[in-house]
Amino acid sequence: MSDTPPTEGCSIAATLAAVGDRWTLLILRDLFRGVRRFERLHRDLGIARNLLTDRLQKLVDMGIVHRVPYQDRPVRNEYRLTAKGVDLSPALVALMGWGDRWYAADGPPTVLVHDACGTPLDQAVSCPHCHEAVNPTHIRSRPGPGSTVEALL
Amino acid sequence: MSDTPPTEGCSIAATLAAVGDRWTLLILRDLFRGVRRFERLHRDLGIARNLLTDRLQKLVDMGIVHRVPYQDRPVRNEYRLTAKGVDLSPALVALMGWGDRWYAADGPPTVLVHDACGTPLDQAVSCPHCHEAVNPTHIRSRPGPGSTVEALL
DNA sequence: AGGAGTAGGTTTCGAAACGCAACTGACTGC
DNA sequence: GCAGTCAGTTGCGTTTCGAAACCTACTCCT
Repeated sequence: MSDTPPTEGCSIAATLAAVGDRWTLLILRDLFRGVRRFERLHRDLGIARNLLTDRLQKLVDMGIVHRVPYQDRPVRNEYRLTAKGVDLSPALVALMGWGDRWYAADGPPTVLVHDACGTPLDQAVSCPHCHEAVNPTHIRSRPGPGSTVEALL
Repeated sequence: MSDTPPTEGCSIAATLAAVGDRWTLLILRDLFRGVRRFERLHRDLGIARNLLTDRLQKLVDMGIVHRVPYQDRPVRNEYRLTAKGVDLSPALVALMGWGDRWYAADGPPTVLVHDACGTPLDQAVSCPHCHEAVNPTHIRSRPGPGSTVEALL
């Protein structure tokens, strides 16, 4: 219904308001992996059917996913990521990376590779001016063009 | 108490089991911003006090945050990120980036910059072999060393 | 034609999680 | 001694979740 309002000038809050519940990001993960149908999602995630219905509907409403019929009689849809959904890829990559580093004692359960050459991929925050990777302690934040006076108090 | 078990061979699921509820990532965002004390977190987030107590305790138990006393009589602690907590930085950066791109009509409310030069930062997935940025459609995944036979079925 | 199987939901209801407000305890400062 | 701050804890009503049953609408098999 509603397009989840940007929560008080914080994009992290806005993102979490949209996809930050217990199931939504797992559903999106499955959509990235090619699991696109209701029954498969239900079985694969172990999510309750009513919640899956609800979450998929909300994802459609937010424009993160769209329904694509793959047969008529009866109409059956699959759920595919829109551009907005695909754009969550870096976030899922980052969450996966953290789980890999802190919970995968035997090495990562899945590795992301470049389709062109098969090389495992890196994710990094970098400075376009200094042409170098920037680690978290060298990141500062400052108000951007969308900040409001209230948010600075 | 428990260190949130790696959920059935998926690092995204493991990460979300640890920090994937409505408040935890917002608490961590505030810790990154330097909001470290109970009362400030409560006010800033609007989270119920009992939930804040509970989430902070769980973060401490998981080793993502540690309690540092800043005064005795009475003992008052602040909550600081551990290395494991700081390592969530890329995930928060990615979530923020998505919110910026899809919900910040007037431009991003906050911009992350390099402390050394003030330049706004980029985040990218890249291929160390091809020395180029890789977009989501060119990412493949394959079983890693920590995968189990069951997970492949 | 009758029955099993598949796919995608909807409904129901008890259990768990949440949100609010009041309360406690240990202090400080006036 | 009275107000104020900080960090929780307790109690209780509301919301959300989870599991299982149920409902359509078809296809396939015999």
